[in-house]
Amino acid sequence: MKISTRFSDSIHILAFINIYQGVIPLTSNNIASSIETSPVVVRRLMSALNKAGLINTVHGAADPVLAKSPENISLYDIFLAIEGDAHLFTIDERTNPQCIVGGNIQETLNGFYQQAETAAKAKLARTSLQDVIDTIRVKQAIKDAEKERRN
Amino acid sequence: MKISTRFSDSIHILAFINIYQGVIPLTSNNIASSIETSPVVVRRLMSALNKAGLINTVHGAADPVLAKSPENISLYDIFLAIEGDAHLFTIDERTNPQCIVGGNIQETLNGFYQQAETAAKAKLARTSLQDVIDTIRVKQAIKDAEKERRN
DNA sequence: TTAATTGAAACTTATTTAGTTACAAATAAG
DNA sequence: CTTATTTGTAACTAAATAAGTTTCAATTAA
Repeated sequence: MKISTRFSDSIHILAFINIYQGVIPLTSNNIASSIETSPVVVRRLMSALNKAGLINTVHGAADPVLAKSPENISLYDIFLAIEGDAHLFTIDERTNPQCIVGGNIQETLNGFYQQAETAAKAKLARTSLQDVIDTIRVKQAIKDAEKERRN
Repeated sequence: MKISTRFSDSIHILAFINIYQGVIPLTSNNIASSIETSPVVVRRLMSALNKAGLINTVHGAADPVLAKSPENISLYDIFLAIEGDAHLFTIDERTNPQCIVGGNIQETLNGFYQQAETAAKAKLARTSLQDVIDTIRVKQAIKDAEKERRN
């Protein structure tokens, strides 16, 4: 199983809430316009983010808010909220237990995969939503300066 | 996108070739029995492993051989052979370029995802097929000892 | 009271992955 | 040389997963 765009869309939602709060109404419709998906998809993801305690939403009302400061929300927190205990690598569960290889490969690969996965997740854990927002703003500032230069 | 069982099945094939060479004929049929899949799936994967220079196969003849010693085949070599430049995380390619978030999130996430992915791949690069084979043999030895003890 | 919005279920569609069928091309054995 | 075995590959089918849609009850806000 590959990690779906749900993860990247969720980070998008959280960054959007932070950057556009007070600027435009934070309805699922407005957020969906930025992701170019449907409002239902956005609400589905926000429901998971809400349950995980990353945002606070109110049934019937727009304008969700981040439940913590962006410095204290890591990409791994978001990953957990959306993908739960999903794995980056998949192990074939149906191998012949009679065979030396088939009978031991699952446990064996599980160990090595776990290590690789943990390395990746540790990186995610060390990256905050604030890092993402900062990078977005810097990239936008560069674009704005470019545009200005051309005038 | 999640990484499919193709990767784990490929490691399985290589370990099987090493452990069973000279013991039983290494036909796609025999290998498939250990993985509990079809011979065609095995041949498909072996074709990719052959093209990547990890094994040497002969059209019409059984008994493929490892092209390098297991110490010199890393899990990342196998990953590259089978998955190529596949990514562990997927970025939503269709976001609104007019929006500060939508217009910069792809590049931004690409950077952070790249870091996490590299951490995982580095772990795979530091794990060899020999490590896998050794672990399989140790696990089997433990099982054998358990069985002996019960007699 | 009405309009706008969320939350959630059920469904459809699209994409990806796994497995199958079929067969030409090569090898191996008698 | 002939036959059986095997690989390599293409084309197809089936299954699993992901993305998107439709619908509507429940809630809030004006």
